[in-house]
Amino acid sequence: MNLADGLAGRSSTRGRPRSEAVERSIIEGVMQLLEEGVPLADISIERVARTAGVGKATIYRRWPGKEELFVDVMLVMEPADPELSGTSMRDDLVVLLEALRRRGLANRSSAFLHNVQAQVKSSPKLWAAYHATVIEPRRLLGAELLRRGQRNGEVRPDIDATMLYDLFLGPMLLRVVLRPEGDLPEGLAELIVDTLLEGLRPVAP
Amino acid sequence: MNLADGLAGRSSTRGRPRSEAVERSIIEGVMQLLEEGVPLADISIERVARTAGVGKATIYRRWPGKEELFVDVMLVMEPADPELSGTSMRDDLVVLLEALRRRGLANRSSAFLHNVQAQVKSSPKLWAAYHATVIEPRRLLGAELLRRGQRNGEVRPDIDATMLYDLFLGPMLLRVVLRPEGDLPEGLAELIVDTLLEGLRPVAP
Amino acid sequence: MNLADGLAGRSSTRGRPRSEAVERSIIEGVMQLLEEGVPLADISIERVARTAGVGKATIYRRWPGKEELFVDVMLVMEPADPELSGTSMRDDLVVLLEALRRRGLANRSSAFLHNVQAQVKSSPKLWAAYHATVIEPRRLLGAELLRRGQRNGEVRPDIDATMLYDLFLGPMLLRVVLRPEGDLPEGLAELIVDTLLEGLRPVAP
Amino acid sequence: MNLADGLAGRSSTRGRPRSEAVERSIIEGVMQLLEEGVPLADISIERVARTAGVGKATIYRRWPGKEELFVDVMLVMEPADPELSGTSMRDDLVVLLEALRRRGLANRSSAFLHNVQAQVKSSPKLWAAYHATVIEPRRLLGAELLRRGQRNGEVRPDIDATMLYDLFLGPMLLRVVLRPEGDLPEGLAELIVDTLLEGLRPVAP
DNA sequence: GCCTAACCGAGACGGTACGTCACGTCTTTTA
DNA sequence: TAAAAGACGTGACGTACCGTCTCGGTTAGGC
Repeated sequence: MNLADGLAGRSSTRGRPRSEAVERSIIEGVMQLLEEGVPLADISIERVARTAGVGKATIYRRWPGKEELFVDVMLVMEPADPELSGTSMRDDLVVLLEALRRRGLANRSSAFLHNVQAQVKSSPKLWAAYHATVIEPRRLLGAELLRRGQRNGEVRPDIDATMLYDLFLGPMLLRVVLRPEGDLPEGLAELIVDTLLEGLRPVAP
Repeated sequence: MNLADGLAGRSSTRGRPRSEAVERSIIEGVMQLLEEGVPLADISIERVARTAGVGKATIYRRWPGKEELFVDVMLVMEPADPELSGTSMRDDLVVLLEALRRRGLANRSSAFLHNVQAQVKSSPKLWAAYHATVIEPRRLLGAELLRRGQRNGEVRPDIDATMLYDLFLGPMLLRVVLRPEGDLPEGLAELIVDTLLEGLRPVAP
Repeated sequence: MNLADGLAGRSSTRGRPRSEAVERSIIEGVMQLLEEGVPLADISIERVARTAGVGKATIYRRWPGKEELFVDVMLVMEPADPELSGTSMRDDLVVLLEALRRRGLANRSSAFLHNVQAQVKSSPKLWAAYHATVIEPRRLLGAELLRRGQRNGEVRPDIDATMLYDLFLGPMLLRVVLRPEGDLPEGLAELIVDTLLEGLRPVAP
Repeated sequence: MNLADGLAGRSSTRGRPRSEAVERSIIEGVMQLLEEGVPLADISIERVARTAGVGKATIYRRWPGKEELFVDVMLVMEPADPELSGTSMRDDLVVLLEALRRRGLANRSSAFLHNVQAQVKSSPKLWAAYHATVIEPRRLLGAELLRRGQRNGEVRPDIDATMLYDLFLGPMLLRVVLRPEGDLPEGLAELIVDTLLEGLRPVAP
């Protein structure tokens, strides 16, 4: 996943070029602090600069502020899309939803993603960016999956596919958000998918 | 709705008692600032004190920090539970979900609630408090509604009622969160309820 | 030595009379703090109240402020006038000056008096009070001693006796002030007195 | 007279150097407040910063606290050493002592010096600094003067010159301190010098 | 032997200043 | 020209006292 281009705003090609290594060490610095359990609110630009061994101006040259930097960090940390089999719609839906459950846990992100997302949502500008680059693509992925099911006659075709996917995504996300500690029951995704699929079968002619 | 008791921590009954009027004017001060469109992040304790005509220490005497104060403000602002008819389960479900849609708009809260909730969610302690006093009671309300429906034979009885309500609540909340500007289609709640109810009818024997 | 009457300002005789025990415990509280080595500047009214187990208002009822309280404390601590033999003017002068040297040391006052006096001098009002009640009486005592010497023909009579005493007091005080640690040579008073007396003998006719 | 070096503590030569202009404007700010008659105790770091148009941190970067800043201000205000003729020891002594009398009056310092000195004396650390840089040099100047007189046979040579000068300095300072309002008789210095010189003539062999 | 004014402790109250920290900008030297 | 270092004005942080003001609860006169 590409960065939202911290190098934006660079005009000419003259003079000493910006160091990509510096770029990386700044983002690594933020992630290191997060892994150390430092609360997001306690991570100041000043502290990032100290951690990364970098001047403050070097950070401001790349990002207009803390939030924009955090968005890039979040994009780097965002786990890859799950692999879909393409054979069973039901199984693919379960995989998609399970990916949400595992996200809060897994590698280094634990409480982090939850935290960053809270930050992001408090800034409309950033929320829009996050929505456009992270959320919406995945939502469309699920909608596409269901649209395929509608064509195959697996799901009733008289409801908008995006709305349909929201019926699956919503309850899953609700549980993820309500219980950020990660203690979600393992079979939850299957339960939701199976219950809804049963109710969404095409009406017999 | 009771406050999370800013007066907590007061030990004995000796000395001059804390003024309830001051209590109110502090919370009013925060709300006034929010109505003026001041971003939540720009509301400092210092500014609240100035706005409310109150000393900083008077605020710190009641709340350990900004977040805890905001939680109390949020509780005060939280709209009352909607009135349920008690006759039609389907209509009552629509009313419950509609209440979510209207919440982000309406009177003075516009971008506020969304904002405060983001703050709240970034602090596990506060999130727990908010969850316990605001979210969970309403979720149980909906679950109780569905349990009634299960007894009446309106909904299939083989699924946990809380899980069942999450199937309604989740998609609604998903839309509310994704589109905080409030431009939600009016019929959304009805669409969700009717679609799901159709799928959740008790299986014919 | 009487206090500067902390009870002043009391109008009527009705109601519960002020407790003298409280009076004492406040002053004792200040002295206790000073003996514990707390710097004068770190002694707040609030702290005195805590130490003495007394309400703040009880202190303000007696003294208008910190400085006035300190003056009374100083008056209580001020050592008694030294005993003069009355036989030898030279010996009495030595005793008077020696009293200055010992003042900074002795019992509990060590760095204290020096400290309080610095405070006192920064407030004209208090300085005047201290000057009138402590300094001037002793200066007059010395002047009287020398006037006796002038009558006896021990000192030249053509100089004002107060001026004359300042010639003795000045150098002694200078040393005391310059070296507040108390490491003054023991024979200093004698050296000053003898040297000056030799120069101040009446001119032979 | 050099400052006690507000720039101390600066380690390397890297980074933006501290501005000397800022240095000056801070000290000017303090002096301006003093000239406006603001009592020393009412001069807070915050107020100095406002007056000088400077951030608080900029002051704390240079001085650890209020007292240290005041010492530097005092050193800047301290009048230059008086010019000595070098011909008449008696006249030079008078000039030295007269300088003390004029100090409390004169230009802008009025009640100021007296005030600052009181502050200084309440802090052993600062008192030591003031003693070393201001008082002692002048005391040695007077002692040197008298040592010259001892070599010329103008003063008895059997007393330590510093002790000797204290006999002149002490009474003068005593009067200055006792009457800080500045209403000292004009001929005082001459009176002291002439009286003492008469008594300190070398003994005829 | 009550009555009641004044005292007493405790601590809330609106303020001001403290000393620290981070903000985002700027000015240096070094590369 | 970039980069690190760090100074700069600004302003919030949370704490401590200031001097005043309630509280509930004594504690002595004076009636």
